[in-house]
Amino acid sequence: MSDFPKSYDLALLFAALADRTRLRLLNLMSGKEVCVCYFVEILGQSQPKISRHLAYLRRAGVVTARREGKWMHYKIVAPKHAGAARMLSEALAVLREDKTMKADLARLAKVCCAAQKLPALDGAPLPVSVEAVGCVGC
Amino acid sequence: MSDFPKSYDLALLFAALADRTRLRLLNLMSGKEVCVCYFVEILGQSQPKISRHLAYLRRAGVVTARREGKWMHYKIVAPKHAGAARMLSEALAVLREDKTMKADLARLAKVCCAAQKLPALDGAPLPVSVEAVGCVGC
DNA sequence: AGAATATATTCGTTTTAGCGTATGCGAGGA
DNA sequence: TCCTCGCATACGCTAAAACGAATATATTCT
Repeated sequence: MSDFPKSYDLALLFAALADRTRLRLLNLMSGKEVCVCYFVEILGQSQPKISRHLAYLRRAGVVTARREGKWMHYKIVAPKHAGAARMLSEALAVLREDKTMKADLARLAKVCCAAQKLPALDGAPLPVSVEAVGCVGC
Repeated sequence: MSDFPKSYDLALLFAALADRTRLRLLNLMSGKEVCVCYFVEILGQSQPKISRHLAYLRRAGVVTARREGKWMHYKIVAPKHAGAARMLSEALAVLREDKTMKADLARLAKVCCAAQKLPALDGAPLPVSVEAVGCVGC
């Protein structure tokens, strides 16, 4: 009856998580749906690079994308496999202890308050909170 | 005071887990200290391949090795970083749902009862239970 | 329609991972 | 001491990942 494979390949999920840039992206998305331009701004890396990593996460079934005009919003989606979902939210919880990850989130918060000030973000839609799929303690 | 880095690179742990062979090895080790020859026998893969993957896990700080005469025993070790340790035991719990992993464990149990029958295992030390470092529900 | 913007994809290259084969090394046994 | 056994490592190769640069696509604005 269930529409997910009974044998989920956990290694695929881990491969998606085995990259620092992708972890930073996921961390920025934890609890929020975020526009691509914020990722580029905050991680300070090239747009194609960010886009490729987002595509990787999308193919791994860890995030989904939604278009809104010119902008693309990404958010975390709970994997259908319950175990994988637990792994993911556990990973997000662990990430929050990391120094860089904290700084990224702080920077996101800051940038959101002054989005109009940054040329790259002027007019861009603000991140919006979502039902915290990857949030353990909140 | 603590001897572990305050900023643990979670991506490294995930990289260690992002390989099916390594996951099978870890699964076989969950709750037991196992001799290399069993890994080779049960996974049916070349000894150098097994050995390389074990070395990878060792370098990632996920397992430790102990020599006993000619034989090497491997067991899972809880990473010093608490978050990483949680991730690992969660992963092991998820693995246990997997079909191949169950079959591997069944095969290990079977082989242990008839170790003398297999030329490759004759005389090899049996796996021994350890304080289940990666065991969540037991 | 044409320009501008946000993002995705392709291309070519460099780096890295995994594998089979061959070899090295430590520990016992003859 | 030499041989064998269990395991680890080095080597050469292939395949996959990651990246920068360039280009394509979708949408909006004029």
